[in-house]
Amino acid sequence: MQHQLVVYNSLSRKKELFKPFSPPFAGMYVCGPTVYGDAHLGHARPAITFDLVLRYLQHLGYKVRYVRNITDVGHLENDSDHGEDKIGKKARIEQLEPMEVVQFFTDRYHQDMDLLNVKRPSIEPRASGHIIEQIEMVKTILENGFAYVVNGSVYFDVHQYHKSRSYGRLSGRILEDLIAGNRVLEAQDEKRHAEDFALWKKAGEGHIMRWPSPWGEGFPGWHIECSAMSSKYLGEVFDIHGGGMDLLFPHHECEIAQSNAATGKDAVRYWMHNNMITINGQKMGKSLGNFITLREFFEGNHPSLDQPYSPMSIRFFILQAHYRSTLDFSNEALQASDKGLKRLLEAYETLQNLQPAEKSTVETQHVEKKCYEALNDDFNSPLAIAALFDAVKTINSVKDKKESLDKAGISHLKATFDTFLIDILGLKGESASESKKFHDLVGSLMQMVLELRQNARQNKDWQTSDKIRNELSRLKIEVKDGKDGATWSLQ
RNA sequence: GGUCUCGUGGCCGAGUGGCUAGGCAGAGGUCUGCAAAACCUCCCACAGCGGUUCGACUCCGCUCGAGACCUCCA
Repeated sequence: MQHQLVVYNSLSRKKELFKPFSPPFAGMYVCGPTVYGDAHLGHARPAITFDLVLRYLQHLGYKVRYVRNITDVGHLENDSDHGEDKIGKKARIEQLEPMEVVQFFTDRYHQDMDLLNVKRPSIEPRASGHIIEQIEMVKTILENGFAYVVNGSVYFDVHQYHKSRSYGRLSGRILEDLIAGNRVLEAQDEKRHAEDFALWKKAGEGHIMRWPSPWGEGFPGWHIECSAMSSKYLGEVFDIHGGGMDLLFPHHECEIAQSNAATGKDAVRYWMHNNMITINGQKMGKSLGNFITLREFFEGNHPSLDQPYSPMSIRFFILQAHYRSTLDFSNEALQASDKGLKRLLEAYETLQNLQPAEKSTVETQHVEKKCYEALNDDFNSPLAIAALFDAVKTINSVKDKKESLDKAGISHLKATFDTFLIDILGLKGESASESKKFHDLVGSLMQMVLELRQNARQNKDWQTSDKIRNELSRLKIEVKDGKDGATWSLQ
């Protein structure tokens, strides 16, 4: 298929033509959640962003292997070398096995992502299931002379690495500046330099999650899991590595260093980073305590929320902004998305029942063209959505008999909506998940009710017709009288 | 303090050296028993100050303001 997909590469800070390492295959690795709590709105951003990337690459004909990890060990809080393990802490507080915590929140994460219509990755590896691979990689880095062992821990030697390679290319950080900006080494610190980071940590007395290693009992550092698992499943060199912008430094910078130290090559060809979601102009995050979980959004169960928001509204809200822009949350903005999406989906329904005319009075080819142009330009979903809204106007005009479309025009528009709205943007209607049988039954019943109401209206029995409409309205069913009879929809 | 990003109409958000983003909200109109929806029209924005240019919201500089990263965070 003819296309010129351009991707913004965080490493070069430029848009680059997307050329996979070995087409038609494409490998993508995205940093998944650390499962010690429910996913919040911020977690939905990378999930949906890279879901769009996955869906579009698949649409273009690539065979994508999509790896998204579950971090369940090694992610420490407060300070990368001295804090308590996040999972371990949760387990201690709740008096659970760490893996119970992991399973519980992994399941809930999957539920949330399913509701958002985010496709499951091809492989979802857990860090704790790849201890051997991580140890092997640490050994290789040690053998290559880019790490050192102290007291049963292994640290990456950033200075040694920087002599032959370049550290800081992704984040644009200069090692010398880093040194100047860093806090002073604590007296008992084992590291040679503050910039060094842990590849393997010796487990202290109270540490629950621990594995044997050549350096004694311990656990892997946070950064090594992604390097080890991505190379295991995608090879030493793969196409796309994604994640949130906040992971750019140090996490991804360290990944680059680790892979280079182990194999001598850059593992990743295109680094992609989604921007943050803000609330009152500030980043939504765990540390600031200003996050709202996805479940709270779905249920409207949070003091900052005026109402519940459906998963599709959240998805649409996120797709209405470009993934590299910050996106500011507010009830007003979310309500706007909610209504906009409704309008889009209603037009999609209308399109299914449009009657073809002999000749078209409007041209619809440009919608598809604009959608392709938008997505080819670094996945510009808001522009693609704008193009679909252009088509909404056309569809409604045809419905109102102000314009007309012939058979070919309608089927082309249908195909465009099916491709972009449903398949690529993944904005299926809420009702799509309900059983078809139930749906059909309600449809027949409604047809009957509306017929009775139509009779009443013909007899100018407004009392009866309004009663039917009001009763239905109470059942959250909205009736609209159009030129060709009434239609209904669930509110 | 260092590195970087951004500042678009009531709100959210695209984009571009000269031509309409789009959505939501608001105003008027068409339609309609009423209502809702839909459609049409309007609200013609680009932080400020300089500079480059025939022409800048778009390029450059400065000022002001906001944010991210530099410590766990998607």
